[in-house]
Amino acid sequence: MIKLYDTLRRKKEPLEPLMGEEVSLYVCGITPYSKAHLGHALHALIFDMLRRHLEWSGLKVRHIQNFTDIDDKIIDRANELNIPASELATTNTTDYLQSLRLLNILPATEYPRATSEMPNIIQVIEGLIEKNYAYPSNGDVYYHVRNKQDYGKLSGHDINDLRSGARIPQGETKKDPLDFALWKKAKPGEPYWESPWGEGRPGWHIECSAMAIGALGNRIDIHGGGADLIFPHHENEIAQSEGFTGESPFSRFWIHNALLQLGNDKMSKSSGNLISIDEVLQNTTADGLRLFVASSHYRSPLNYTPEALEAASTGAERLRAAAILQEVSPSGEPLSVNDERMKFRTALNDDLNTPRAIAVLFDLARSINRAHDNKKPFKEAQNLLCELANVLGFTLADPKTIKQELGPFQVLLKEYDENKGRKENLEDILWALLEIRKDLRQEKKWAAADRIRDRLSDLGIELQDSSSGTTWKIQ
RNA sequence: GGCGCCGUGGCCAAGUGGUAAGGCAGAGGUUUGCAAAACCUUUAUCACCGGUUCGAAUCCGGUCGGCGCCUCCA
Repeated sequence: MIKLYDTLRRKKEPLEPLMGEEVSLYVCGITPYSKAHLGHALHALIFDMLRRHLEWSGLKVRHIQNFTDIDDKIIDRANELNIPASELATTNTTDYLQSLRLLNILPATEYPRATSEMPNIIQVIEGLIEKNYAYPSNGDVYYHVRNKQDYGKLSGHDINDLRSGARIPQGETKKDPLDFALWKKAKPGEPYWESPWGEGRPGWHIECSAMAIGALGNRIDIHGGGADLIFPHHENEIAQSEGFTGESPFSRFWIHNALLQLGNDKMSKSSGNLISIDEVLQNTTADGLRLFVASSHYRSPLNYTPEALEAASTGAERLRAAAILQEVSPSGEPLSVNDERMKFRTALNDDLNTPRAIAVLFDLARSINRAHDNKKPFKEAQNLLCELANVLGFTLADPKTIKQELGPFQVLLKEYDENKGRKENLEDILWALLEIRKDLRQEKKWAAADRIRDRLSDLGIELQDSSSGTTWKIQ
């Protein structure tokens, strides 16, 4: 039985999907006003692992991830860059989706965008006005927080404790400082959509209610996002959605991942404390980054340091090595793997405890290596390692096929191809070199053999000799 | 001021009542022409104080220290 921690109920509860074998999962995506950073990757990786585990458990997951592609930040940034807001949003959305691919993250079932959902958004706002949860005011529409008596239940705020110090920006006419905008009247020069209240655009929060209800219905199983969204975003989303549908709870589970820390500060747009996904992938692989993320529980803040990432990269390589080991004339009792699958499942069932699940992976790797040393059959264990690693989304792929643009050798390869127009792959030449080196070693001409290894090492290619031959990898 | 989280070996990180998973790093050893990899061995009483209990890292109270949210943010 899968248990997940629900932010609203403040405890782990069993997941019992509303629709039998089908789970609806709505994950708050990004506001694409800047390039995707490592915090986005962390978030996406965590929900990818959750989704993969749900699917491995036999559930069919309907996974919706939205893009809030119109909002103040986008407009401001687009103005700075002197490009249309839509162009900025599209560029960053594309960039983000590309990053997800590089990280081996499964695509969502749908990626709705706020700008494509205006009729739904307007319909929800109209419904809220009808039910007296919202009121129009000078071309804006506000949600009247004090009309929703359980407002604050998600974030644990009492409405009277909330700092009503929140100033009312000029031009806004709210009944109460805590009220938030559902619809914002367009200022001159801003992008706008037609609405019953005039030209304007949706406020932040309403798009998620509209998209979640539109794609998944009035009630959903799991709603996810970063912990920074608990208040006000998800609090407001609950107020809107439950106010509109009259049904509760809007989501059975509210899952929030802790935020990535950089040094002693959280990684955030406001502090400019950012590392881009591209930057990180210069120094590790998709698996390395994934292991880094999975090595800590998703509700614990993860502190980014280059050393920690390096450690995870080394660990990922260890898993890969065990996964691709070849049996060499094995005999005797095969390595038995009775408990591992269950241990792994138990760990993930317990609120997605990836650190414990990963420990199972490393235990398997050690057993496989040991069996290899003892010349015992280990194929079955290896298949299990691959299966379980895949549940967490590890590719176990060879870095040399991944780092095509990075290794000096691959650069050489590219230049060679371009300059000579030859089709031969330099990799073939490497294998020829290795063949010669093999002969040298057989003739015990160690100096020459080592020279080849050293020279290749200078080029960023590490050779590893073993009883079954020589392998190489790009460092 | 309000809401909430955290403090486990050199670093990272599980474990929420029965005497501490796993990873990285280090040390010693085995194997290997050497190197690398791998394997074996090895490093903790869980911030501090007090309490509850037969028994606590794990529950309660307090102290110190760090952090998040309350304002845009995954």
